[in-house]
Amino acid sequence: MVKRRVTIIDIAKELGVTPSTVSRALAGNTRVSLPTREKVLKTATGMGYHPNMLAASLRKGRSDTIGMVVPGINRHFFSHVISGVEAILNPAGFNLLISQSHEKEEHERKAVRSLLSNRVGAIILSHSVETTAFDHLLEIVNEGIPLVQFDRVTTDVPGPRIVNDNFFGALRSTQHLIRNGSRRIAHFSGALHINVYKERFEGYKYALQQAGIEFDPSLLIENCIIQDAGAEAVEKLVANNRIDAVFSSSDYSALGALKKLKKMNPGLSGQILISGFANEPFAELIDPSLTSVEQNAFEMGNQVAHAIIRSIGKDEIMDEEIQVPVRLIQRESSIWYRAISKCSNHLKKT
Amino acid sequence: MVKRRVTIIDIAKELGVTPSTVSRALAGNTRVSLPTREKVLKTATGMGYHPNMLAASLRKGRSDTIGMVVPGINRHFFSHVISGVEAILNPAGFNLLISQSHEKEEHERKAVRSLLSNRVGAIILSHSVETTAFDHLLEIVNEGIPLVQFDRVTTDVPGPRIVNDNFFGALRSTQHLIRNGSRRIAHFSGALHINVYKERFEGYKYALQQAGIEFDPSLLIENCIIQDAGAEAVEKLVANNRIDAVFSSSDYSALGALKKLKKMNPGLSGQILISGFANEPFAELIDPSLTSVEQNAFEMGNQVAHAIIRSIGKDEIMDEEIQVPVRLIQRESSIWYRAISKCSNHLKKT
DNA sequence: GTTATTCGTGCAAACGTTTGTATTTTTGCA
DNA sequence: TGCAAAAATACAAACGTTTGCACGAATAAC
Repeated sequence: MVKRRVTIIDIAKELGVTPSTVSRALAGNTRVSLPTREKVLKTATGMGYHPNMLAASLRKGRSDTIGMVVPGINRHFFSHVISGVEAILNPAGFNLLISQSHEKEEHERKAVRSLLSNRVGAIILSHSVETTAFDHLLEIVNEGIPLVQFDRVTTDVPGPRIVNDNFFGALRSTQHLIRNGSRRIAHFSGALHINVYKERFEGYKYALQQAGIEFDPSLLIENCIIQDAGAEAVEKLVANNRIDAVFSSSDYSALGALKKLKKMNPGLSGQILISGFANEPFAELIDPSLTSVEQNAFEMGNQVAHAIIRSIGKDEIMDEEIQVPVRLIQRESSIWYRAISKCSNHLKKT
Repeated sequence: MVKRRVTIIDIAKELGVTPSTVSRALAGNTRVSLPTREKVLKTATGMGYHPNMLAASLRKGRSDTIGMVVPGINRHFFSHVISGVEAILNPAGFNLLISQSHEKEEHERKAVRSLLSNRVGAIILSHSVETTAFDHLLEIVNEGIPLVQFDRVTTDVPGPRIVNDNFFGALRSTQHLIRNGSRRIAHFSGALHINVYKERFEGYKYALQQAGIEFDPSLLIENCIIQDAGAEAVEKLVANNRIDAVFSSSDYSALGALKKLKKMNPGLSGQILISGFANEPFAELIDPSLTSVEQNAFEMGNQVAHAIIRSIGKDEIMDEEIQVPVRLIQRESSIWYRAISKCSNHLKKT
């Protein structure tokens, strides 16, 4: 037996005033006198009143829930962006409605449709690797609701875009490898139609060019962002291309390469330098620890949230791109070391 | 300039029928003839109609969004439970509204209040470590909306509870350590008022008892589930208690212990066996790899979702507890090995 | 003391659906 | 052709708010 929930009308009856007064009182409107405001507030909590946001949003024509679509929340980067968004948006009175696209364009479209149906006040989105058409995003802006893109973004649809400084991260990372003596540096990339991987590739190429190293297309491995792909790629590259380093756009494929190298020839492993991207939690834990580019996911989330707040209620949409700085974290995988030196240390101590 | 969104009424006018007919047509109600149903559907998509779920939910008195409160989505376990829930609930036409408590009771309460205000159709919750009073959960069931608890649960409030078989996991893990020769096994636990840690502690004690080992209270370290706590604890234990193994309720404190041991005395490190709990992704990547108890988070999510579907629309609430099986994954950290043996291998190969 | 102004509250419509009931149209059958 | 039954659609109220406007009372200005 479901109990009828207490409404504004119940409170109004209880106090002998009208619903409108109660509504204004609860909203803190100064048009209703302080004494009645206090009375209303007291009886509201006393009766166990929970405002019905559905009704409020319907009436107001806008909702305080913000929709967010990400490829997957179980990724370190995305979950921290979400936390960063929440940290700003929750205190400001907004809720987050989170959907995952699981890297499928169809899921992404469904998620957007669902968010639109739920009349969210704005949408935050980082698109799936599959997504190449953006009509569903245009639909969002056409409906007049603010859209903020982050990380994986497209300039095909107007609005704020918050991105990492991928170019700079890749540049620094590659320069670091070069300084440590590498010349034949392979690059593991994602699909190059995605801005993120494109920009990292550009940074990589630029670093080579600056160092007077000619870019060798046979050292570019596309769609190499998961562990297995990295392992497979490094095996072939070592066999055929005499590489001495790998700059990967993904920590996962870097990890795969690292493990494969260790397995193939423990003695060799330290002589091929490796650096990844994203600074996943495991990067500092593995052996050797993985050099990577740290993205400030939480900060990015904050920026996204602020862009949302700026956009909401505004009529014109601002087509801006904000870059969040990244930082190279140097670890063992990119410094010239030999497994044997570690062992001799062990032997000395034991 | 915000465009007015197209409603059911617009479609009705366009076709010269009433809104009610359009509503029924869109719902696939057979009371409206097939020809009109098709016509409605076509013009609806043609006009770019998006149903207004707010209005629908308000009228129907129930909503198809399910609220979910978790301590943090950036934890492997929770993000995979979420995925498991989504995998069942999304195809069934539900959305997930996810909130994080960040392990704060106050956040948890706020989240629940917000979900109630948004008139979610049901609530899924795993409570924060801080939470010891459960009136906010009682409020949920008093409002007549289904509540499903998972992982960290309380029996103080009725309803389905989906939990891991913590007792069994702890039992197996401790038995494994004992079989490998350990007798003085420390236990890193969380706060024991939480069912999860309580049950694991019971499993640990039971394993000791079965093996005829007396439980030594000085080997129980409470509130030891983060990396630093594990490091600190193991240092003291090694100094004062002559332990030969650690069974930790958390992979993180196990990791801390492992790293500390390696640092303190590389030669010693292999002689103190360590096992963790949760099988975090890093467990298999670190050196030595970490023995742990794998929880089937995705499966748990599925169970949660099914419990939700069973509960929705039902009047009586079923006070059931479902246990999801766990599995011990044996890795290097719990087998007797010496760093030196690895080195000699290296030397042979290089 | 009259007229403006402010203040506090009430009235009623609106937001976009759903749904029980009433009404019209169609169909079947004698 | 007539009439009941069935089918298709229309009507209208309801969900719980918000908010522009109206209204009366109290206060201020002249």
